[in-house]
Amino acid sequence: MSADERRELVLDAATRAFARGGYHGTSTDAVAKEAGVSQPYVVRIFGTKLDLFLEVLDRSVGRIRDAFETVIAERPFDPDSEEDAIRLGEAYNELMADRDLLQVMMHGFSAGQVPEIAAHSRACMAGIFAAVLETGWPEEVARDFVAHGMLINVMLSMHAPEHLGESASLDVLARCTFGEALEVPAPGAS
Amino acid sequence: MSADERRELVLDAATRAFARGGYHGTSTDAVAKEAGVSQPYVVRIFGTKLDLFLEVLDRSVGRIRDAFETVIAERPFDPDSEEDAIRLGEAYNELMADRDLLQVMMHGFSAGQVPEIAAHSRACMAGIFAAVLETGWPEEVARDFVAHGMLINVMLSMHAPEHLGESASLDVLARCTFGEALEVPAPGAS
DNA sequence: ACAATAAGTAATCGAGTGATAACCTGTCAA
DNA sequence: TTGACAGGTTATCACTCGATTACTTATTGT
Repeated sequence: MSADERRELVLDAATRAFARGGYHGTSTDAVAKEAGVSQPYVVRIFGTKLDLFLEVLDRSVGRIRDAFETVIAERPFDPDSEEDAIRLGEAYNELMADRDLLQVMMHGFSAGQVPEIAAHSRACMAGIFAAVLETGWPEEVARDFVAHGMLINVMLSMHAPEHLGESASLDVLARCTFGEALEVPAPGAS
Repeated sequence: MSADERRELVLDAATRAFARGGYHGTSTDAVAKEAGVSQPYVVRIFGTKLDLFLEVLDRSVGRIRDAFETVIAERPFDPDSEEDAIRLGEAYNELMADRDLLQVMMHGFSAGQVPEIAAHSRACMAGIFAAVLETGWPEEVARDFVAHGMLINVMLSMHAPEHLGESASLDVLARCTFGEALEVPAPGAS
């Protein structure tokens, strides 16, 4: 297999691994096992674990932003159209199907202890917010959209959809966070 | 010093340490150094690192919830009153002054990989949302309040307030996330 | 005086971690 | 053939981590 192919394959595996454990909670060996290669090879491809994580983070957030930009650029986005707003929200729901992207983003955003991760996180957040502003929405509406995304991320991280029925108030929050998307909670994955 | 006093002292130190690094990114030795005691003593007080983290998490989220409940119970909360809404928002702003509580909460919410942390996180989130529902607000309004809190958490984690001026769109997001509280960004702490 | 108990530390262990070095193996050009 | 290079692996190192054990010190009841 060519080095570039293998590289992409390892990046996909690393995305899955980091989505589960975050930066500190995931070893390079875990990534290697997920990719089916040896641990030193992972390190040699990317230099350091930090470099690998940053690449996974940028790639994941890039895809999320692309999903938004695609929806917004598809046809003229009407900031007053309820229908267009729903379309953008559904873009996020589709990303939930591959929740790894969202979880990697969230783990990046919470690993601000590492200065370089914090810097990339700021750039990623700036990019996403800029994309959302392209809707023409007022700042406060765009902010609420992003905030809702953050809530979805933490609710996924704590596995709320898989634990419905254990707490009345959390059920209420889950239902009005995920809406109809809750009915198909993507049972697989961790 | 009595064991109970020392225990509280270590819990405070652990809150600061975990707020910086999260569960996986913080060693028991880092907690011990922060508290000025030996590492084995930290372990012996709490049994395991996980037990310590769960106690720190529960305590931190408990204090956040208490802050909300105090505001809500202070006087009859009018769900239609803009003024009362501002009072509750300011309760969150005051918590930001001791941002450790918020950061611990966030790290707990993102460490869903560890089943016990995920379970405590769900209980914590359920408790906070239940407290916010006591305002009498519609579910959607309460949800947006919590979502806004999650956005504040990630913006703090990525040190957005300390890096104003580096990205136009992030500046906009920071200003409309923190509002006037941004002027005094609590320059100390990590 | 003297056990007994509480509060803590020093020493250490075994497992896991990121990274390095050395080695192996197939393919292809000369 | 041979040699060079790309694509990997095995072995290993230095270090960190959470946890255990054994020791020390000081107070207190008798």
